[in-house]
Amino acid sequence: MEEKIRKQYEARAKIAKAMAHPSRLLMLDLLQKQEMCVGELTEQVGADQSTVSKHLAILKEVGLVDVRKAGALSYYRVTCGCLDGFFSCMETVLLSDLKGRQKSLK
Amino acid sequence: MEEKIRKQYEARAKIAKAMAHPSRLLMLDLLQKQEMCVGELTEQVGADQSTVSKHLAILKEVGLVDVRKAGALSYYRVTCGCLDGFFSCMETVLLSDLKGRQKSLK
DNA sequence: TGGCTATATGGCCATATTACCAAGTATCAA
DNA sequence: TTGATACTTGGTAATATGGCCATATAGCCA
Repeated sequence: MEEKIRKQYEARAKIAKAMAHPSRLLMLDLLQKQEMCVGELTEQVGADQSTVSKHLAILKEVGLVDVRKAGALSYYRVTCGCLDGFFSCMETVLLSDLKGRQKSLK
Repeated sequence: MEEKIRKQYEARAKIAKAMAHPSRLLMLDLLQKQEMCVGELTEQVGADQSTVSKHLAILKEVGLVDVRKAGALSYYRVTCGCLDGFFSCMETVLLSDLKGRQKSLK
C-alpha cells in the first residue's frame, strides 16, 4: 500500500515537471487563452520548431494540453481550467519569498 | 521589456521545478500539516539523510519552506497556504487525463 | 504525381539532476 | 574536553533534459 502512495506522488511530480520550464509555462499561458498551432507557438516562444514540438509532446503526455488536427495544422489547447490557481500560487510564493528575504536583510 | 517577461516565466519555472520531484512533493505535503525536523522527514521519505537535506535546501531556496533551528534540530515548515490548490489541480489533471485516455480507447 | 507547408522524430552534445558516501560543522550532555 | 547526535556540504557516477540540425511524415494543391 506504501507503493500506491509513492506512485501517486510520482504521478503528481510528472505534472509539476512538465510545468517546470519557462517555455512550457509560457505556452500553457498562451494556450489557456486560446488554442494555437505549433507555428504560432514557435514564433511566440522563439525557439526551434522542433524544440517547441517536443515541449508540446511533454505537456500532452501528462494531459495538460490536447491537440486538434486540422489538415496539416495541429491546434493545441489547455485541457484543465485550474491553471490560474497554479500561476497565482506561484506568484504568491514569489512575493512572500521576496518579503522574507527583505526582512532577513534588516 | 521582453526580457522582463522571460525572467518572470523563469522565476515561476524555478518554483515548479522545485516541486517536480516525488520526494519533495511528499515533504511539502507533510510539512504543510506540521513542521518536522530532518530526521523525521528522512524516515518518512525513505532516502539517505543527506539526500533529504538537499531536497529541503532546494525547497528553501525558492521559498516554499522555511527553517527554524532549535539546538541541533532544524524544523522545516511550508511558508505559503496555497499548496492545496496546487495539489487539487494536479489531481484534476490526473483525473481528466485518465478519462481522456479511456475515451480515446473506445 | 510532385512540390510545398506544417509537424514530429531521431541523433547528438552540453548541461542539469539525483543519489549515495564521506567528511565537515554545530549542539548537547557527560 | 569528548563523544554522540543532527544536519549540511563536497565529491562523484549514473541518468535525464534541452536544444538544434537533419530527416521523416502527413496534408494540400497544382
